[in-house]
Amino acid sequence: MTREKSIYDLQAEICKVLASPKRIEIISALKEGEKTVTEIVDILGIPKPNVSQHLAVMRLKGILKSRREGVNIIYSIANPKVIQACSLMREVLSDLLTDRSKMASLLTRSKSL
Amino acid sequence: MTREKSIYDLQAEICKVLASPKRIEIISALKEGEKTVTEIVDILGIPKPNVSQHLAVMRLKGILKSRREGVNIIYSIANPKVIQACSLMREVLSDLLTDRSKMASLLTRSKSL
DNA sequence: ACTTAATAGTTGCGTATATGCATATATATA
DNA sequence: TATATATATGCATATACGCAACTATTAAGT
Repeated sequence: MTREKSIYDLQAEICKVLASPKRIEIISALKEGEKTVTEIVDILGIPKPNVSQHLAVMRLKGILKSRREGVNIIYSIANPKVIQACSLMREVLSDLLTDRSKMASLLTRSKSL
Repeated sequence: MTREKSIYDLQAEICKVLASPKRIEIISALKEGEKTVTEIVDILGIPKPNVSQHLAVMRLKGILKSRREGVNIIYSIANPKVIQACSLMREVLSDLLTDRSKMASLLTRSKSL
């Protein structure tokens, strides 16, 4: 009775991983190159366990990979296409914001110079 | 006290819209061209209110747009970049699946022919 | 070599919040 | 009135977060 997962389900799971501000920020940080957990913690400025949880989610889904180096565990992006996907999302967002500000300026055009 | 939304928050909101199997299926259907709600209902095979809710979410976020034509309301994709983003996600997924099957065949290589 | 301590990271748990769906009801056009 | 679509409500599930406890690696002291 275990319902088989469709392509749509699987694709949604990937998207779900990227549907978190913190995780996007992590990916954005790792774009520059691999980093230790502590470095990521310092960048995000949130509690370590929270970062660790997000990293675990992304590692389990295959978005990130990790290796140990002495005391540290170093995370990096497993598949560069994820970065592309994120950039595209950002473009979509930026298009939306421009459209929205266009609309906003139509609605309040006197105020917005 | 209303916390200002960061770029990451906004981007996550876009991703969240795409983080649903049903919504991905809707986008996939609309890739071919605009469709009425009933047509989409027939394609997905789920209750009409459910479809309507998903459509509303995507319209409010600016992913879809709609217009009325007589009795029908016709939905279409507002920004083609969303389609690209979805394709990229699909590629990421397909890469993940290949890697995973590679790993799987290493682990169970005797059984898997 | 054995113990202790310190640092890095993970895991478990309780809770608050959000999301998806089903059912029922409402609105709009013809 | 009939058809197309939207909204409201309630519930079940999932998720993020904070906090506490745990594990693992390295270094220091004896």
